[in-house]
Amino acid sequence: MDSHQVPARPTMRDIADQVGLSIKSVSRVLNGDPGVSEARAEEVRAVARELGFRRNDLARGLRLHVGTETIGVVIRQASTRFYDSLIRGIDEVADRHGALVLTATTPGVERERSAVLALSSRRVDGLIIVPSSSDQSYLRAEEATGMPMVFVDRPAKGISADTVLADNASGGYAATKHLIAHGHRRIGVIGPDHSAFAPKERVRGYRDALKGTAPLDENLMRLDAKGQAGARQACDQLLALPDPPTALFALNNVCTIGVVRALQAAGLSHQIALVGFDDFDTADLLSPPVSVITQEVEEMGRTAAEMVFARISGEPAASGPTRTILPTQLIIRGSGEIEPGGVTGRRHSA
Amino acid sequence: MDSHQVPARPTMRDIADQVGLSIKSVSRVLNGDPGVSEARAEEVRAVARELGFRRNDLARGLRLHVGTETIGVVIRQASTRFYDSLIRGIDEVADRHGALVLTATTPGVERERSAVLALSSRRVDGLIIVPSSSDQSYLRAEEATGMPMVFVDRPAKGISADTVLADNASGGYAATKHLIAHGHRRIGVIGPDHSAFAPKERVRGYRDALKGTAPLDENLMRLDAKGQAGARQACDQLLALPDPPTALFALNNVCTIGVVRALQAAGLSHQIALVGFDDFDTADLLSPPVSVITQEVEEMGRTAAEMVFARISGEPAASGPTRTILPTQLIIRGSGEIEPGGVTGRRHSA
DNA sequence: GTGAAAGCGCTAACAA
DNA sequence: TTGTTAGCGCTTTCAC
Repeated sequence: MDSHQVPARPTMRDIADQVGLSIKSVSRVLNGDPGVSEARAEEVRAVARELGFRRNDLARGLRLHVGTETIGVVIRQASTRFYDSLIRGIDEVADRHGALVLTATTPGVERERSAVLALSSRRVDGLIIVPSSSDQSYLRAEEATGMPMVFVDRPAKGISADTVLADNASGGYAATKHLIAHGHRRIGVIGPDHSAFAPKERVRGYRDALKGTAPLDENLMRLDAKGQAGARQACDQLLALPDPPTALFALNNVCTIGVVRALQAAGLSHQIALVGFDDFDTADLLSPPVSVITQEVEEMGRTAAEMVFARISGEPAASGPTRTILPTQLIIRGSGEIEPGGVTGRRHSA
Repeated sequence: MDSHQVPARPTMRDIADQVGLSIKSVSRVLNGDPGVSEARAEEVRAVARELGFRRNDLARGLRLHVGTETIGVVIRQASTRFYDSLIRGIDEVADRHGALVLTATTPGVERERSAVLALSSRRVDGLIIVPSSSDQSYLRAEEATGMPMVFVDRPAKGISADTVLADNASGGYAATKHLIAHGHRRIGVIGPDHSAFAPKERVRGYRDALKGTAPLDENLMRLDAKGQAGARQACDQLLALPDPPTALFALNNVCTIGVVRALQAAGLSHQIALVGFDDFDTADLLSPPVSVITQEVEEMGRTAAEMVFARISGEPAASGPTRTILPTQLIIRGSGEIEPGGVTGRRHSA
């Protein structure tokens, strides 16, 4: 933005001049401090109203050495419901602390850094970051000066800070074991292209679950799906394999929806089992209803916010960074209970 | 938040002291201004790095009389996808202008005011507001001082400002006419409880469409659904009527999903026609796929942002507030084409 | 090349 | 009850 002149906003000076009082008295009135006669006080308030005065909290904070009573949240734009719930959790806690939550969403990996630094330069009191870039060493200055920071969904690289994670590996393990328990041996995995932490962990769980039960077939792993459309395409390709999977594990809800779309188009919704990671609004309304691994996203938000405020209010900086891992849960709805051959529930010859 | 001491962050003063230089020279170096010997400049940079210095943009802005290069967005927490798309549109434009977008979400109607004023006190350069409260006269000061403000989805009350709206009435009209064209005469409406502008407009379209074609039956109108669960319940009640509707119009996507849930539970998904206002991710995956009225939400975001920046860069303040209305569109998918009696496509005796 | 002084809008501390 | 002084962190103007 071309640095422009900010539109003239009235200051206490303006009010003082107009009322014929010192700026300090105006300050007193406008802050509800005592020591100004009611007559003049009323006059000040009237003029303030008339002029459209709004106290400049930035200048105030500068003088008072108080924080901005604001915490910044940086997340990547994504079509995942994840962020709604996360923000809801953060807001709830911030509200209790009387702080404002300002969220910056970044279009892609590249802008994470600039958004975070902009927030830091604007002196937010704390930061909650869902990292999308692979390196956060640009935050070393903030680390050094003790800026309260919490990372969510994936740990920071290059600095150490508080972290809140879902138990992704366990979730991946549970999803896979569940499919195995229903008789599957060839389980496809479809995940997003950017090699993020969470999907990787989920895949780790998948691999662990397979060990000793079923062979790991790299051909069944498609970790390069670009968005919903990419997931759909990846699914199509898996289904076209000479020896296709009998079950699928989708690594996030965007992928899950893409997979559902592919299965429906192929008329295989009731033939191929599916478990998705992360719940979504209409999962129970689809046919079959989609079994998912849920993570406690709102709780992740609450936890992260609590940590930030603990640090802000002087949690011994000495106490090292913490890592909180929240559990995941399997929700059985139908799609994950299809057995090889398309049978649901109990087995009988297809 | 209890106004606490902000953690000590190094200032230019600190660097100057340590290097043995004046604060002004430090400022020069850190801003890339010329006139400092390279040797000392390098020293300054080294110390800055070591100390974890980050320029205080608030103080800088105070001195420079420049804006904060930030625009504030205030929206209400809601499970509607609406906001994702809106922010995406705003971000896109803001990015082009090199501005940061900071979003404050408010839990409910009550906090709109405080969030907006906090942003204003923090000197954002402009505001985009999706109003949830019914009165914005608290923004008169901002109006008076020419703070660039744009309202989205619903006009401001109590002040006049730029506005971006969807053509809700036309959408409601189109949805209803579509159902009428498919033979329906008893069309139920299910909408959210808070008497917001957009749902009301949609109902207006509904009423208009009915005129001269079908009688308006107040018993078929349920404009009091609290969330998804409320919509589901309202739907159940409509279906239990002695003379139930043969078609339904859901006023937003939260309601739509609630209605789908009710219809599925009642086993009537393929008997009762349904058109929803506002699209959602899995609308085409449900059975039957849900016909909807779409609004160009991302475009609304882009438009609002363009307006804000136009005002910021001095669009003649004299030029009165504008109002932009974006079209809606009917997407035919199946649920809206069911005819009375449960027939799809063409008619034949039930 | 470098620095001293003044001031952005605001407020504590201390007069008057 | 009211005003003056000083200064938050920064940058401009104008000296040296």
